[in-house]
Amino acid sequence: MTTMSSSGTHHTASSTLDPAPGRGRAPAATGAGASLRERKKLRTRQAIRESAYRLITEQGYHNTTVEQIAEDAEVSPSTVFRYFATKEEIVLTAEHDALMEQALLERPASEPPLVAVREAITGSMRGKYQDIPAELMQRLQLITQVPELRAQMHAIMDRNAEMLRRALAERTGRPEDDLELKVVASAVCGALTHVIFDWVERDQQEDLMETIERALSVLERGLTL
Amino acid sequence: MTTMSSSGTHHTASSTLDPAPGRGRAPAATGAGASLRERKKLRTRQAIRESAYRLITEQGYHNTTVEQIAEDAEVSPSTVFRYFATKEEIVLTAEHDALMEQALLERPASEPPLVAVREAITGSMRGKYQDIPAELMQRLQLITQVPELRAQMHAIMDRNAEMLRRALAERTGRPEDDLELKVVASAVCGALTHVIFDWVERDQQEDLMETIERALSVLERGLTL
Amino acid sequence: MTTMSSSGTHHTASSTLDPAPGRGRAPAATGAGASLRERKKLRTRQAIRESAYRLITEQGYHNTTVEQIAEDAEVSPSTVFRYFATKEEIVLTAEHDALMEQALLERPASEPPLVAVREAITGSMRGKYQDIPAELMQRLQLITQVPELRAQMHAIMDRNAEMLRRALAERTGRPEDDLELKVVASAVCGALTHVIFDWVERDQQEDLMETIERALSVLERGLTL
Amino acid sequence: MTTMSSSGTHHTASSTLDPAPGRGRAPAATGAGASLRERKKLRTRQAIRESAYRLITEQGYHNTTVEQIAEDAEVSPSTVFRYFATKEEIVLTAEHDALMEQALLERPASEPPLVAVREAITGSMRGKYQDIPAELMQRLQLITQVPELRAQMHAIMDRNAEMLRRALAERTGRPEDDLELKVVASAVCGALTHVIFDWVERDQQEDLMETIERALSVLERGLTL
DNA sequence: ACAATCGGGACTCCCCGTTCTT
DNA sequence: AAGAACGGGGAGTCCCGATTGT
Repeated sequence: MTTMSSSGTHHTASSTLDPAPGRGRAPAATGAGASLRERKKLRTRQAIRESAYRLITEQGYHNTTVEQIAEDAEVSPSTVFRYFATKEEIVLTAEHDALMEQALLERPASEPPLVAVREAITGSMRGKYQDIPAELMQRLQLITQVPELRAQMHAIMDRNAEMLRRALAERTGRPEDDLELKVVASAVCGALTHVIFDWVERDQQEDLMETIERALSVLERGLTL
Repeated sequence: MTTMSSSGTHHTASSTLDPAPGRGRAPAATGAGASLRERKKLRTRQAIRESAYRLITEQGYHNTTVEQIAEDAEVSPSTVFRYFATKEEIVLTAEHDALMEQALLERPASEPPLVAVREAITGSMRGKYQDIPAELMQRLQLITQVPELRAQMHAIMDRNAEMLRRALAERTGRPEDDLELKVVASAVCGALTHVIFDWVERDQQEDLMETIERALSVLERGLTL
Repeated sequence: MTTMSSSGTHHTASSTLDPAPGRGRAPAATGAGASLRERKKLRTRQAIRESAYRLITEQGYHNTTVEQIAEDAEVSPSTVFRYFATKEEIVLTAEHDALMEQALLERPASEPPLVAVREAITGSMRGKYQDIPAELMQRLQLITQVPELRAQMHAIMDRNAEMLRRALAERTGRPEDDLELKVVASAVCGALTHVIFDWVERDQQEDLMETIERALSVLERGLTL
Repeated sequence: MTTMSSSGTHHTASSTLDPAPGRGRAPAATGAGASLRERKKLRTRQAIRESAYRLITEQGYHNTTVEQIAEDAEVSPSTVFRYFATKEEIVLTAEHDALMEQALLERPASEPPLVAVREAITGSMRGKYQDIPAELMQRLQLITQVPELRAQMHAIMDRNAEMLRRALAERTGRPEDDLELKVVASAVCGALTHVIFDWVERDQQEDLMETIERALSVLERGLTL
């Protein structure tokens, strides 16, 4: 779920994979052929994030100042804030997102909602798992441990629920502000977020995918015990 | 759900419902007894909160500084931070909570979980509604509108889900860290929080209790659409 | 040199081993037969110091608050400040001092000053070395690393130079405010302090006593190179 | 010796004698050239210091708050801390230093160390004495009287001893970390600091230069009495 | 007497708006 | 015109002294 978040939505900085939809001349959607300037921006963005992660890992979140991050990334502090609205965002933003939305929309319309959600998650998760297990785990751990990040994470989940609701609305043809849709989306997101945080805190002793599937089946059964 | 939050757990300051446990002669739970010192603390705490609410209502959350609140409450800024860890906490803490936990535990054990939850909510809500409707609404609106508060609210919901889970564990006899329990508790909390926020944002056009009941019934049906 | 410092001279709290000289009814100089109350005070003082050392070792000086120390020692923060004027003093005070002054005064009057100093140091040092090498080292390291402590340490050295000057005045029969005495005392203290700090920072690769002796011999030679 | 201190080394703020080294077109060492930005910074720095001195002279060190200084200098309190790490630093930093280092390096290599030191001191002191006798005295008095400043002063002396040691290493060709060098440098600094402080406290009844020369001659004689 | 509490000031850091520089 | 530097201001932490209460 962490990776469900739509990408960094800061004013100035737009990410490649979330290419300012609706703007005039959109750069190639794949991010491959971005303009020279865009490429440079991306690199700066990455440099800042990498510096941040390294320093935070070494010193902890609160002991790491934005100034240190800026210095390490060889930019000015003000530049950091031009790329990320807050210190929290540096940790929380992820470019490789929005994949899940894609995955969900690609499920056949005949599937029941929860089944589609399950398949979308397992599909996109499995993709991630081989790429960046260690880095993702480190990030998840940071998020669960630092209250500010945890709180922000919930805000991101809100946006994810929104996305999920829209996707479901499209699948089912129900109106956008349908109460049922809201309940389904928010319950699923709420449960999954909790389960994942819990799994991280419990030191990842069980298999995550299995845990998620068990959680989804409880939801399908109607929350009976 | 908003009012589910267990009371402010700041180091020095103890809330009414958490009346300095373990000291010799415990002051009456209502706050009536209690040493002069304790009484004064309570009054200070209230004074700060009231000043905060008034100023924030007049000027908005971000335009109100802690210094102003302190001045208005006739204490020093540092005193404010001794009573509330953060500015956010001033708004979010509520002494009149934990009622819901009580209500839930009092439902007969034979009821299915979701029914018990519904009854507990409607019961304790109704109690609130006559007491402090205006103030509660103002507070809810503040929380939904100010991102920082909204994020914090989710942290409180986490604690509420915890509480709900424990209550359900007791009712059902399941182990404390049972996955099913976690899913149920977090899904219910997630959905209700969302629905309530949504209701506040939509200017309270429908009846809240009815909305909540519809939401719960969706959960009971297994999130089918 | 660290241990040269005369003991904690805080208003309220007087240490047993520095038994308020010149006061009316001095308790036994050994500290053995102090009044019941004095004994308790001593114990509190020790408890605070021990808590402080443990917490500081674990968390670092700046990450350890006086409140934490107080809680760990099971006293109130205000009590901490009744026993120690400042946080720094908790680390810097040592009851087992003033031994050196003793040692110096016991040297035969015929010895040249620097020789007497050397003998006094080696004598009292050697006594220490078997008792608490690890603890002393930890303390020295703390002092060299934390600027506040280092600065305070210099203040203590000032007082030591005073003491040395008085001792030399007595040995030589010179007037108390003789310039020569001041120069000798302050030069010796300055050099030894520096050499010891330097030794601690250089990870104690050489033998300390030998280093001190070499330093003293440079002083005797008249600072020629 | 007081004025030996190398200039303020706070992160953002660069002093006159340390004029943003490594930048493209270096501004003239006198501060005459320099970009508009640099000029302004210098002026701000000076304004803060002047306000500080005036207020402290009128009200005393402890009765003067940083806020007052900031207000008087027409900057924000946070700006004060951007220019000076601590309140102490406002008083202790001096741009007109490093002259002594210069003076020392200019002495002929054939002179014995202590002689060179004497000449360097007398030379640079005499330069000072005509310029700013009153201000320097006021500052010295402040430093001797306020314990915090006195403690900080010792830290500065440490750095001075460093400088002296390096200068001597260059003169004599000895290795940088030679014990003898350390002893000479720290003994000289320790003695001179003490003598100067003592002179200030004794109300400057004798001639300072003569006192310093007597002190140096004691050092040369090998601290014999 | 002794502890809880408050006041206040030093200090840090985040974040944002403006100004200067390139 | 983009980006860095700079300043302002507010949140928050901690130390310590003075007052108040038990």
